[in-house]
Amino acid sequence: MEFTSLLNTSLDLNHKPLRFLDEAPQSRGALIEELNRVSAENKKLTELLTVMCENYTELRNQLMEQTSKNIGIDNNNNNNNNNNNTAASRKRKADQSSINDANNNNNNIGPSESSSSDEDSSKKPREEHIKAKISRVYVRTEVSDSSLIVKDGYQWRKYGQKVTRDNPCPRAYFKCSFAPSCPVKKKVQRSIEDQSIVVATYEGEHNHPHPNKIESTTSGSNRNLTLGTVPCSTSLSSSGPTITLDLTKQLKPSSTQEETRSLRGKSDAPEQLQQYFVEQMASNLTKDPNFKAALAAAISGKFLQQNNQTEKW
DNA sequence: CGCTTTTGACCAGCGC
DNA sequence: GCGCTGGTCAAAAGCG
Repeated sequence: MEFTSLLNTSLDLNHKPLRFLDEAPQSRGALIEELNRVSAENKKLTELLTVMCENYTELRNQLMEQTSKNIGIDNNNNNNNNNNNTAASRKRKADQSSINDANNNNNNIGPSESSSSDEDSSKKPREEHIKAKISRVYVRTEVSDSSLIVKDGYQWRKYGQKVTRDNPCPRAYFKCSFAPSCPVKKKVQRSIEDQSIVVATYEGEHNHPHPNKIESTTSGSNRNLTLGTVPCSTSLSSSGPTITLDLTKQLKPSSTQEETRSLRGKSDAPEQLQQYFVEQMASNLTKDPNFKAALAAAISGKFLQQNNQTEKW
């Protein structure tokens, strides 16, 4: 299950727009009434935000707790390999659960990009645990583009394609061909909900540096990695927040190459990536005129409320 | 010629 | 045990 379906963080700030900002006030009474309504709405939103923050803190604490627990279990399992055999014999089930766990873990990290779970470490040897590292990336492409190619900088060799039961769009299977021993696999499939979104599922970790990093070191250029505006779009839908990385734009010449390089560099560090996504979300929200207007309205409502209270005194 | 992509066949896990 | 399904293999075709 996706994080987005579990916790809806979308704030419908435009649900009831402030009419008094657009129209001339009918009367002082109507204006005060409107003011009271907006104030109540604002109070509601504040409460919602508080609850959200509490939920976030709680989830984070749970994650920390689980992580520290599983480190202990991991150590135990290294001394007791008998239990691992049963897990290995149920390969697919374990894989499936690792995917689910990754998604659950995603709940605490952020939308659209899930990472590995420590949940399975209690059942699997270390090697398999590393192998099962799963991340998911959503890439916006043209609907007409049926190539199923996610340009992430790595070299991939396609080794299969399959039409799955739950999605009429074919799923493509890729192996990392940059290093012969690299265990990383990639599944790419168009989203059934939004055909313009391509979902790339990465399994495992690259045992070699990113091709672009090698490129930059061999060329001797020590570029300044800045947090510029990357081709990334965020959306707050009814099902929750979504971040879409438009990695296809990285091929365009000009400054975006440097920006995508900074993104690629971060892909190796989940925490940095998370921080980066948060920054991008904030950046995109501030750029959204609708969000700005709604925020301004909410804030002005708060100020007006305070003014109203001081007037009464 | 060598590498990549395509695609049908095959295999293994799972539910019934 | 059987059928369904997802994942992988490998021969053939395509391409530079």
